[in-house]
Amino acid sequence: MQQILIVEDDKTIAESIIFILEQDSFSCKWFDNGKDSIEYLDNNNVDLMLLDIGLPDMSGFDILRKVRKTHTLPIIIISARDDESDQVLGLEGLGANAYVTKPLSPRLVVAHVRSQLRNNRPNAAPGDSKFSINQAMQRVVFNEIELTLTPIEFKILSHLIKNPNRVHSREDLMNIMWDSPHGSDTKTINTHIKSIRKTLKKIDDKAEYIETHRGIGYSLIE
Amino acid sequence: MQQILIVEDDKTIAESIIFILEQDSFSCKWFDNGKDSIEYLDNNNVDLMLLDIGLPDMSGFDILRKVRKTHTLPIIIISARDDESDQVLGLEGLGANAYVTKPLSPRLVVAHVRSQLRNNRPNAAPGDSKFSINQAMQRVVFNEIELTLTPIEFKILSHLIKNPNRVHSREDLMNIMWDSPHGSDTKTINTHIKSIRKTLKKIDDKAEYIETHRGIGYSLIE
DNA sequence: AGTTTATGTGAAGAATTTATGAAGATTATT
DNA sequence: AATAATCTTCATAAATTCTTCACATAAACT
Repeated sequence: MQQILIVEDDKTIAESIIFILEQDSFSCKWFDNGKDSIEYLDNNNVDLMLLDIGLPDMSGFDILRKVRKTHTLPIIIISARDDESDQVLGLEGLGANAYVTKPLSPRLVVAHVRSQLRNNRPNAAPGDSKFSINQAMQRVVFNEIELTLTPIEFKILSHLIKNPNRVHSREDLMNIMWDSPHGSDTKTINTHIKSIRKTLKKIDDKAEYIETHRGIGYSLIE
Repeated sequence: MQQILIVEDDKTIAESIIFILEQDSFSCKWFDNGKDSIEYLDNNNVDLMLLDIGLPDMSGFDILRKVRKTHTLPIIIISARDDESDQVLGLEGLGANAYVTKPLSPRLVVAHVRSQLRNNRPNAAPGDSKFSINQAMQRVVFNEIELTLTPIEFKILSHLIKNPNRVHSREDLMNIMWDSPHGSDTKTINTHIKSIRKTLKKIDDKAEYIETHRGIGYSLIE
């Protein structure tokens, strides 16, 4: 699931954005100040940031500047002022990717989020990936060949395919495997990954698609 | 030079956009109808399209839909209607990357064009730093190259990148290495630093990025 | 210069994490 | 209920990573 970081001091606005985004099955994290936001960003996998430029402790532009030193994630500016110079400065000078102005239209926010997250994956064209997912049939197609996977293997692999080029912790993968909490060893993942690798290897012997990140988790490379 | 394709039936508007973009050293091509635009797009290298949705021969949305079948270039919608549903439909449903509404602000158009063309290169290091952190992959990017680091090396180097140009004592770095207290020699740091330096040297032989402060600790120079 | 102290360097082995194969437990199917 | 398929656990092997050590080198001090 993709994670959105929301930096907004107005609780009502934040909650309405979160409500909409979570309906759209994004996972949200909210902070009302810059300091905590940056700290969170530095230590977690965040896919996109929604940033209000009018915050109490730190100007949104300062946050933007600081974040852009070490992060490349898409940033959408939320601006109360309908002032063109702000928009231009934010977009052009500091590396914001889009902006929306208050009063916020929830649907528009979601549209921008989707748009940015799509842009961020150059593999938007469905043809160039070696993997595709037949959700209805619960099948993964790899190099034109339908894989025979167990239900859990399908859940893991399809999730990796939908979110390639990023590390998934064993905990995250466990949550995907089961709908309800299930207290079993995270080492179980290792066995499932091994089994998926074996299946892939039967079709493409040379390539390694699932990468191990020691101490962290696994990722699928496109 | 990057090529912008402008699809706009109002000659005055088109010319003003072209004037601004060419000042910004973009190369522009203008058509006032959908048919010619698509034909041009199919046979030339275009980096970005500015598309008016209110055209005489073909709805801008039809063009968008048609272009998206075979092209992945960024598309910015120009809309006269300040109608939210148009915006959402364009962005979300059909794969537009941004939109601007009339009356057009030339500077804003340029800002959007720049922003989109920058987004299209997701691996470019932000700002002027040679380092950036790919949080999603838990990797440090140095001069556009992803480094292969062990977990502890990643923790140390990313901390140095987030706090450059200042000395970090060995004690501080130790605390970053382990979550829980861990009683081992501070000299361990030396070995990790050496290993990080070796990795960096493989990519950039001449430069010394991590500086030793005798009796105090280490710092990363930007 | 010579001494002292801190850091660099390479290598060894200790510790940790993951891979692997198989057996046991669980769930679904016939 | 029996069978088959799937999931989890376990034991062990393999690989990687971390720490320590011994010695070389460099800096600071007298």
